[in-house]
Amino acid sequence: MARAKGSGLPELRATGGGRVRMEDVAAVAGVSVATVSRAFGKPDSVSPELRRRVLESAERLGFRPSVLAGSLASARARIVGVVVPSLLTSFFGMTLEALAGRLGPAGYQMMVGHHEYDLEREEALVAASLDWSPAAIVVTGATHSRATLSALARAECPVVEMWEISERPIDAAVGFSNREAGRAVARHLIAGGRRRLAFVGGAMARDLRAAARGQGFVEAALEAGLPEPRVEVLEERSSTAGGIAAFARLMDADEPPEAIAFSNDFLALGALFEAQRRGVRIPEDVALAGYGDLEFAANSTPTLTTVRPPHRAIGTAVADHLLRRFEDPGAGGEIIDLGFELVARASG
Amino acid sequence: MARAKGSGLPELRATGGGRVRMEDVAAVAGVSVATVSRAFGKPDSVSPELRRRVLESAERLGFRPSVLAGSLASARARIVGVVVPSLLTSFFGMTLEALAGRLGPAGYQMMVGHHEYDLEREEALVAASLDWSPAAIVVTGATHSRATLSALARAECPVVEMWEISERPIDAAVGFSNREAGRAVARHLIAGGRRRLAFVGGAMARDLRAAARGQGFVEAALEAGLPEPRVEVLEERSSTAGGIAAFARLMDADEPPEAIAFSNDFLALGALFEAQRRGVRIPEDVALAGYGDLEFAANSTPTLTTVRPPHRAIGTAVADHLLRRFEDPGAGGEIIDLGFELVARASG
DNA sequence: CTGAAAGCGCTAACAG
DNA sequence: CTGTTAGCGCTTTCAG
Repeated sequence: MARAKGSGLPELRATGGGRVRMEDVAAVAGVSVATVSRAFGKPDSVSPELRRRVLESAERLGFRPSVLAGSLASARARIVGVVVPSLLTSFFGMTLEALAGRLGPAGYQMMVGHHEYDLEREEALVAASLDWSPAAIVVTGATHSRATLSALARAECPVVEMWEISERPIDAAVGFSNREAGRAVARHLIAGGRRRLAFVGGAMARDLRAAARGQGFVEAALEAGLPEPRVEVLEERSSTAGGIAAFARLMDADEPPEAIAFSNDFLALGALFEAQRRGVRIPEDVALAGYGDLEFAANSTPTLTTVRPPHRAIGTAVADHLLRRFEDPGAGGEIIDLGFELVARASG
Repeated sequence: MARAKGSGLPELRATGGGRVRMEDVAAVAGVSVATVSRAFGKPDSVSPELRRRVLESAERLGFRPSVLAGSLASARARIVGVVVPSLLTSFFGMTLEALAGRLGPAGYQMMVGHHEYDLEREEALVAASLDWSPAAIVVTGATHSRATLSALARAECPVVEMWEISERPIDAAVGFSNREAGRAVARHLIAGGRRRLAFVGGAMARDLRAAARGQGFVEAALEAGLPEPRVEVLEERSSTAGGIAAFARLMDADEPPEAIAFSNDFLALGALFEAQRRGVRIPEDVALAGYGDLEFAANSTPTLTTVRPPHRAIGTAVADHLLRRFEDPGAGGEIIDLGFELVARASG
């Protein structure tokens, strides 16, 4: 039987030596490597006494399990691949923080990639993630390239699509309906008595969720019997500069709109800046609504009406869903609609 | 010698089967696994003919090397651990995007962690990163806990500290002097004729770089023979709400300042909002300066004087530095001061 | 330039 | 509950 050799005192590995392996811990604790492995992996399957000895020896030796070796042997890494469109947008930042906040303590690391709304880049990121045999993979949105779709379908791990809910997700989906969010904004503006509406969308050709909000907005206006809203599409996704330009174009038209909805709070902020410069009164002359409920929306002059997406909730829900499935591999995907909130403030 | 068995046509692995391994590729290409490994790892060490055959066979079989196995065998994973204070701040978002933009194409994945300016959490994140035998590790700032420091010092990979340059970095440092940035803002305001200065710092107890800017600001004022600037410390790091509160406190004092510098553009934006509500004229009544040069700073009413840190440049410089060291393991750390830029605009 | 063989450090049956 | 024994899929000497 394996045991510490030599004197009664199991020797401490010289600090200068190579890495401390399970074998070393096993020797010091007087058990087999299998027991050490179990003591770390499934503590309940080891007697309290041995567990104590193992943990103590490990501590003494400063043992850190090699996650690489463990992952290879078990064919599963404690990594969650997360693919988002951007790392600049605080929306995804919130989601990532919430995700990491739950995944980290559970021993999972995030491997993050961003693709700037480019489906080909998403494809490459998904492939790169999959190469690590991740415990799960999380992607943003419900629209993907064929190759991404098939890679994801073949993946031997949970796959969750977030920030949008589709009727038939690849596996699981956590988000809300962007289309409904667009409709809600239109209805709110209409309820405020506005009839000539406009929608300013940032990069809607690539940001399909922004496009869905725009679509919902227009739909709701038409259903209410209003003239079709003018839609301004910008190159940038979210910038005050874009908001300024769009606002200027809209207000300089023959028939300026009575209300403008933006696909992002920063766009709306730009409009606020420009309105101030032009002496256009908000909301008297024109109502403004944003999207995101970024922190400044509650404090701007005037305060900004907007839609609050469940950014953090998405992260925690995704994490909880995954953690549940890691526990119970039998569990399958689900669709979790977290909804959104229309926050009515002074601007409209 | 290993060769495809059976008919002349090397068989294609059934799509339903298990994962395609190097062994399979080797068999189809009629070479040894060592050759396949080399064909992927160091193409130049394999004859063009064999390389072609290997790559073709790999392609045919849809072979994707197991990064887990490769990492274990070579004791180095193509992962770069990146530890930032926050994923919400667009500063670090820019840096991360720039980093990933160069590291990704080179085959390295980012393992990201955030600690909210908590040194203990940073410690845990660094340890977790190190467990993966990363190719490099990147941390934010120059101040770390003792344990973090020793773990980093022991790490068998390049370590770079970013966003601040210290005289004696652990290994390499890429950033700029936050203290100098603070001094530059003070000098600018003083040059504009302001004498009663104030500094509003967000969470300076934790955000040591913001604290360094505040320190530089006060120093420069004193050196110029001005009265010591009042320093307002906020709980939050960056929020318009915090800016509003601080601005209100400062302006309601017996002797309101003639110029206020904020440790963040959002703080300054809040002040802008509040000034508008109060009818305080910027910069006539009081000059305002921010930090960050966020997109809105160039478009606000009035436009915002601020400091532009080299956010993207930090990411690309870190990536380039690392890539160089991966190529040449002999290369050592260096200190790269990217500087910053004072952007003078209408607010001050 | 290429092949054979020995691991990397751990997990997972399988016995006992 | 614990130990033995095979690998996980690749990289890397070491020969040739």
